[in-house]
Amino acid sequence: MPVLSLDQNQPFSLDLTLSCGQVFRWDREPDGWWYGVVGSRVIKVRQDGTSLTFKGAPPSFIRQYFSLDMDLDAVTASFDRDPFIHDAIVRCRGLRIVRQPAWECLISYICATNSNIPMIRRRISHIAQTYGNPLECEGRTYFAFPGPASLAATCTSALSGCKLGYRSPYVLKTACDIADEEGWHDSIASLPYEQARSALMKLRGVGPKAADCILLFAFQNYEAFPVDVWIRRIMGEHYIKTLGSGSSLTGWEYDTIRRFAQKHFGEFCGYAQEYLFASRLD
DNA sequence: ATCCAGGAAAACG
DNA sequence: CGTTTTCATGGA
Repeated sequence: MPVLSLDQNQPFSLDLTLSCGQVFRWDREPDGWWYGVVGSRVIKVRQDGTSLTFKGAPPSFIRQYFSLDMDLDAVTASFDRDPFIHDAIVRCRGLRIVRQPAWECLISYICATNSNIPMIRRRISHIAQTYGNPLECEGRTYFAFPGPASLAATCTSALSGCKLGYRSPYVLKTACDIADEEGWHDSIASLPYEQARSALMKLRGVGPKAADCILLFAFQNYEAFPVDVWIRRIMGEHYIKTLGSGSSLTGWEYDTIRRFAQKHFGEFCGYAQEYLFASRLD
């Protein structure tokens, strides 16, 4: 099996990267191997120190997907501006934001609203099993995430088996809109952050939070700073104490938090957000 | 039973 | 216009 040697001074933690909640289609076996579906590939990978053993994709794909080409120390140094984020950087060393397929990322975060990570994983898995092409790997069957046209061709009653709840019509409407417009990905990618954000929010089921997640995880827009209940709590406790610690999140609060973060953490504030989110349970 | 979870649409005033 | 209510689902 191919092995990729990691640069000693380029930190990478496969476990942190895949378990921090940014992706929903990876599973870790007790023996340390991770299995995941990315596009039409089943990828198997494990890390032993500075070596990454993998199969299912060429090395260039692995490097690209895990953002191994990025100078992570330079990135974290750029937002290492206070003791609290410093602690998160130290404890989550090696955490990288992966480059997700945009369409799947879009649907994933439409399915994420008012929910939790295990539920999101279940929903995405249901959609793939119902509509996606089967993929074989080591005697087990995985499923690719279906394209926009596949979902657009269904109806809400068929989607109901995927347990999306009130999100079913959102997924369906967005699938139809995207299926009609082939250049969707490139048009979003060509826009600056604020305009791309506005464009994404025109889609059904995509609000400020989902738009920021999609821009951060699928479009490498690192100035996006998604604010969920966890991030709101952390920011209220450690950065903007006037927020208090209520649980609701108004539009004004969302913008206040992300503006603060953009100013305080700088151009890679989205990366800072992921470090804060990854250390939310402590 | 009640509350909560990587929120957003619809209804309301 | 900004603010509140509702939404489906499962786990704690």
